[in-house]
Amino acid sequence: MSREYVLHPFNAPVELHVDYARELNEQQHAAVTAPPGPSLVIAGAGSGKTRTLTFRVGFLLEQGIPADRILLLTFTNKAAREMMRRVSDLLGQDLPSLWGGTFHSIGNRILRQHAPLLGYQRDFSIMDREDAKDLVDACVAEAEIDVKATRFPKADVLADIFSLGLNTQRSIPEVLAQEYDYFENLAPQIADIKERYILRKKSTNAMDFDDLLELWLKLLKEHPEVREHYQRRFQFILVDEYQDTNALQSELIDLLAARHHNVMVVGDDAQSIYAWRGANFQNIIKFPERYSEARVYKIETNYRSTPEILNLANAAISANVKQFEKQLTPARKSGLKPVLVPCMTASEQASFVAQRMLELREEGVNMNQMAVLYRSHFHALELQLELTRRNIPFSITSGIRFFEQAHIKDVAAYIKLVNNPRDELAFKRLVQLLPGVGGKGADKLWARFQSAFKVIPENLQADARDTLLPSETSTKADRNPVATALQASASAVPKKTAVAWAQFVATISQLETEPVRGKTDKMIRLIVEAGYDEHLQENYANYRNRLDDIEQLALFAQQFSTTEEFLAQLALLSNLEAETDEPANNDNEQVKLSTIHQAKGLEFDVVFIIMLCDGLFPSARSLDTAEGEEEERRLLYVAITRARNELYLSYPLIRMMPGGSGDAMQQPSRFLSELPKESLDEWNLKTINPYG
DNA sequence: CTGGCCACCATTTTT
DNA sequence: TGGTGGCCAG
Repeated sequence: MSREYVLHPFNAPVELHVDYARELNEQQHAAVTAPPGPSLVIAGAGSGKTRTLTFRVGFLLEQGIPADRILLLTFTNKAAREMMRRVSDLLGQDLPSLWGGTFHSIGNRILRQHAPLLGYQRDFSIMDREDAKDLVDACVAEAEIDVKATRFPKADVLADIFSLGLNTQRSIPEVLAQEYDYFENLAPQIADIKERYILRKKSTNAMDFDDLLELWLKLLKEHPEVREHYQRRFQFILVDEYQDTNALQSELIDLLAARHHNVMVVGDDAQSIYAWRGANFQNIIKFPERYSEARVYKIETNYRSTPEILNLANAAISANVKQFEKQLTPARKSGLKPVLVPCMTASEQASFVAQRMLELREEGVNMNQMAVLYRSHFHALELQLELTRRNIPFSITSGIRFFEQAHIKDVAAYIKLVNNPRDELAFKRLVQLLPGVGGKGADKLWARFQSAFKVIPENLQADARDTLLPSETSTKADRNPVATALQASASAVPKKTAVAWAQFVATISQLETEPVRGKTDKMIRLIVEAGYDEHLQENYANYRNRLDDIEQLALFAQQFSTTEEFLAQLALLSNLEAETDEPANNDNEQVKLSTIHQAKGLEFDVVFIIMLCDGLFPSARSLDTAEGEEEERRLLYVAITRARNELYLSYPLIRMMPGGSGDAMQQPSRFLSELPKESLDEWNLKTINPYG
């Protein structure tokens, strides 16, 4: 069945004059110029996957498909940004009408439009994991479960159970039976908490990350007119990193594509590394079964790595049973063999890496082109010390996300509350900053505040009040609804809190009044001046750093025209640095330290993979299941295929155990023994440097 | 009830 | 390391 592209009469085709046959290799070309209909593109690491997708978008536009008819879904913010940038570069202009972004950000965008259909307001808050945990805690308290008597799961475990259930489309009992059998007997109580949690989210007008997908799907399923609108609109759907989609995401894609069937999914099953959060790479394996008319394209030429590195990568993944047959072939000339470096201790390993980096720098390798990759953040501890000691500049992708730091969340809570007065979590967070107010006091104040706020007529709340002319019906409550309701709650405030409370009300009042209201950066600076600054000084030794962070936040806020957009982005972005970084300039050379997960999609001239000890990589916890072990192997494959020219694999034989409980012998990673001897050179540090 | 103090904990990966 | 939970005084 061959369908032709349908030209839209009112949209002249974009004329790019791209010579596709010249710009792309044969396999890429076939995928880029694929006829309409479902297609699966298996793109190996370093094979020009992003290039293929970028040109595909260009090709569709040239065929006369309007940009707003194309939906481009990615998995991470980084990938989304990269993709949009490269599309703009290809076109020579920005394309604001092209919808591209992560699943979560597109879900957010659509839900903002239709929130009332789901019992939400358009200005709903987005909860991060900590918020979700707090709200689950509140639900457990509300359910009056005797947590001590029953050994009930903690809030974050509960949140994980709920999340896993949604993302894999399983019920609570199923998840418990399969992953948490020791809580199986508590299924009814856990399901009850989940119901409470759902209601609580709705009443506080807040969605968690999963809701952005789950409610999006629900919206499409339960509202035919909305479903048809988007099915009609998204004539071509492109999905990046398809191997990392979960059951929920694949259902979304299938539903959105149900009308036009023009869905192109791109991925590499060998790089599926998110099963732990519900990703199911059966989605990609079974795609041809779900879409019987699907065409399958394979892109197998690797432009990134030397044959030696590629050879090692192929060997590393070959022990996996479940995968698509494919043969990555090198396009580059032969280079150095990857090197295996056994070390005595983690310090020696760190010292080796630092030493080798300095040598490479002497050889003319830019430090921005060197990366150290590891399984878990804490594996880089000794290395950080060593690099600091030797004055080697480095940047590290840390475990703590910018937005999840307490001071950032505090400041954001002010803005959230003004923006969404039903945000219970923001309210409670703020009042608990006041002296004399703890958990119970916050509960009481929230109850009081809620009833006070309800007195203000609905039509004067939230966005409606903006449309009123200031001159008419201008009472204090119109312009300061939150501050007014706070004022009215003052009788529930403890005596010793009175002064701080007045200050708090005044701050909120200023935040929701012109000229500050809606100007996010001004709001942030006001919050600091109005007393948060003092709070920081009193409570944190690193006051300066935290203040700088907040100034960063204010700068970041300037790029958004509305506070809603700012808040949504803040919740959806993992960290600020990754968003603001310009392409690293060469005066500012620094090596990169990163977990393998966070290095996905990146490439470096030289890569060090450290801490290849059994139990660290693969991690002990992953080894319970065969699937877990296979995923760790794919993780190693991802790490290896980040390298262009040189690759070093190392492990310490002895490792300090946490808590000063002495040293422990380490076994080299089981994955190392799967690699053919001849694919690696082995260096004996004793003969090279005398650290020992 | 709040908040300070202490001891203990356990460290995977992300939207 | 830093965050968190328990305990106790005010």
